[in-house]
Amino acid sequence: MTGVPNSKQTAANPAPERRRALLATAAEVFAAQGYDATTVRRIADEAGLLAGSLYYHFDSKESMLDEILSGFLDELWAGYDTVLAAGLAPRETLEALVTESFREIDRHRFAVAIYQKESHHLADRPRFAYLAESRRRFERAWLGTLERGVAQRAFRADLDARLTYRFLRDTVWVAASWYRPGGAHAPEEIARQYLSMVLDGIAVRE
Amino acid sequence: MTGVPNSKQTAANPAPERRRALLATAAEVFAAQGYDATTVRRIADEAGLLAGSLYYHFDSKESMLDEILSGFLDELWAGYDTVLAAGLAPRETLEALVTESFREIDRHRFAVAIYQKESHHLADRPRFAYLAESRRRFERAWLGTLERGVAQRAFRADLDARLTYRFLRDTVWVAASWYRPGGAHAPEEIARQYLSMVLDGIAVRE
Amino acid sequence: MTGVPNSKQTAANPAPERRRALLATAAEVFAAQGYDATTVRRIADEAGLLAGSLYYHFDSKESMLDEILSGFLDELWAGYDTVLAAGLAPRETLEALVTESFREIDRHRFAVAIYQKESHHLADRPRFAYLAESRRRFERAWLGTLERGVAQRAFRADLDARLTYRFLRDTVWVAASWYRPGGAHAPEEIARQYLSMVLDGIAVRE
Amino acid sequence: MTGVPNSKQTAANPAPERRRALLATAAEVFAAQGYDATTVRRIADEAGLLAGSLYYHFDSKESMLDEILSGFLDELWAGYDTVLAAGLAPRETLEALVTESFREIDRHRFAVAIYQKESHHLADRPRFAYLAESRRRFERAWLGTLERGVAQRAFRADLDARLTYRFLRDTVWVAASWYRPGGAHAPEEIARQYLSMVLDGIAVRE
DNA sequence: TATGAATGAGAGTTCATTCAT
DNA sequence: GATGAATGAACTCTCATTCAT
Repeated sequence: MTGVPNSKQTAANPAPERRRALLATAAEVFAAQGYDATTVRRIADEAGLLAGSLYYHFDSKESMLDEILSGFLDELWAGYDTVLAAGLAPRETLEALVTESFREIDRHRFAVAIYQKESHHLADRPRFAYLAESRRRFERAWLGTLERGVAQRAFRADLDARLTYRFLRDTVWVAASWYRPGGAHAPEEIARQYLSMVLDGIAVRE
Repeated sequence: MTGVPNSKQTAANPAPERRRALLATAAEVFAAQGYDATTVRRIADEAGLLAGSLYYHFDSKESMLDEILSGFLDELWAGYDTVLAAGLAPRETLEALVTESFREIDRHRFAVAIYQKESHHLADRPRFAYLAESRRRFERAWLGTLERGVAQRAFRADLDARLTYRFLRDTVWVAASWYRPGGAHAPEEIARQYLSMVLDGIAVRE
Repeated sequence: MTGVPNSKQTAANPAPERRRALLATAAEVFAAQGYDATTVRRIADEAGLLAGSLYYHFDSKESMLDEILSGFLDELWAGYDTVLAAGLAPRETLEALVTESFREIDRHRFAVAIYQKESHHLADRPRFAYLAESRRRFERAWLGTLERGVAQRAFRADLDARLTYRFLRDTVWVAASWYRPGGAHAPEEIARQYLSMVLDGIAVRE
Repeated sequence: MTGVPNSKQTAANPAPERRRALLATAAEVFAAQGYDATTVRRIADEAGLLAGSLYYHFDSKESMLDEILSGFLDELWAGYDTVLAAGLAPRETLEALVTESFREIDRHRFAVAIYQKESHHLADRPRFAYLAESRRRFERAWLGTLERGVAQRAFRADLDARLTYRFLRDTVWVAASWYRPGGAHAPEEIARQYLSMVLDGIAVRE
């Protein structure tokens, strides 16, 4: 897990449904306009209450962001950890990670979009230190898999591993910016096509 | 009187040096913190003058952003148009577009990063309508090349063309977020590796 | 529970009291210092809150001005229209218009003073187009009355009608700059003396 | 000394023509937009130089205003003093003051308009104390003339003298807001009609 | 739980003014 | 005499946040 002590509820949990709905609204607006450009009033409007009333549910605008991002990362790592613990071969591990990633994009589309845009400049702040930690774990998992694959002659050895890693990472996650759930392609189908392209290339083999 | 031309500045124009330097500073800060999260005072600090003084050179914070983005796109399209006018085969066109793209990333690293983060929600505003227009031209150029390639059996026919387009587009441009000029790889080398991966895949051929 | 109606406020509406009080304060300061020379902080100080808090009640400084001026003109025209619809003879119409005018000055002293000082250069802006329109209706009403009076031999024919109109108009309204409500003269008394002077002249008749 | 006329007086008057022209420009803009709403840049634009360059000619924006107003008042009082020293009867004095006033409006149209709009709130500042002093002298001259006229049975005794004074004063000076030099009426003609109206009334005598 | 009204810090921007060239 | 660039104070306005009701 991310190691984040996300015990936000000072008391019990007043009304988890409402919280979740409000967070979903906030995430959508954050994703569409950017965190800084989003006003708390805008979120409240969208949710049908007044700006001040949000503070009954959340400590601050930042804590909403925090909850959105850490909630997403917690689920992501639950999925990844299962994959990584399965002891698959490199190519199968990669396939499983990619598929799992597209599933997370399907379920946390807005959180992923926010993560893409904001995580870089948030990582400095102590509160969001877990973003940097997550990024490191992420790199270890993917880059490690790639390197094992090269060693086992599953992946090409003539490519710079870090470059490859970045290309993989970015293409997968950037998909959140255009992915529409319920659209033409299910996440598993997108994963399949993506893997086919990435593993075998788009050129016709001679 | 000697024949020396009366050059107040070293260059011809009044003083575009300063403008350019200020825009470069602004672009760097915008890229690092996001446009909305960047204060005009921060830019001024970084540039070594007072916030108000920026307004001697620029109409507004937004006009700085505008100039950064449109300057980048102008150069980008100059490069692209040359490529597209050359009448190359699909695969060569794709290679040239990719190489040109990495060259632009090399020269307009911050502008590209800003474009990635902000263009989506800026495109609504009339002032930035050219972003949407550019995006359409971009899609026509890349997607068209891909489709021609499929027709001429240079590219695989079993992949969804739009999906492929998005993967290509995003991987190329996201590189701006980690690219460091003067680093280990020159833009042409990155382009070469990228093309090798994308065209032939990362898996070892059996 | 008794049958007492649930009146949160003494009045019916949510709280237009505050708005009205704030506008009255703003009008007084605008009248004393001029619109441009008045800072929003000054108004807030005078009203006993912070500058930013005014924006909970009003969109902008300009919208306060707008509301002050249009509120005044609405009432003015309600009064004028009643007079004009009464079908009086020219002299009686003139007397009624003058009396009504001094009554409006009595009730909207600051708004009138602002109107005098600012309307001329405001009329250009689209938002204040109604000022120019009001000025035209005003001229039609007064000048028309004068001309009817000349035709019916109630008013002298040897005076330039437009010149006379301007003198009448200006003297009446400039009164707002020195008028103090609750002073020595009630509006009707001022109107009476004014009419006596304007109709019969200040010279002793031989 | 030689007869060379244009010695560069650093201390004395550097170039009185330019000063006068710049002041005329400033006065026109002040009159049109109001003193506070007028930027120094706007004046400079209108005069064809840069804002900073005005400070070679004038100490400050305020000193331009000062010079405009005091220049006007100096000439006004030169005229008034001549009239008052002539020892005319009350009615003739009033006629001469009115005629002189319209002449000043003809020559100092913009200064008069500025005076009308700004003198009230300027009078507080020490630098503009002469405005209040001028206002007092003005009242003494006009009100005194009226009172002498009442005593000598030239003017009606049944009118409140202060009220009459205010009406006279305001109508005369407000004319500056619509007066256009070179228009249909010369200042003397306006004065004649104004006096006819004010002395004999606009009603037809029975 | 939610509202209405306010706070207070800080944002982008304007502008009179200065001064080396 | 004029310019170009900068200053610094002040301005209008925004917004996250608070709190009595």
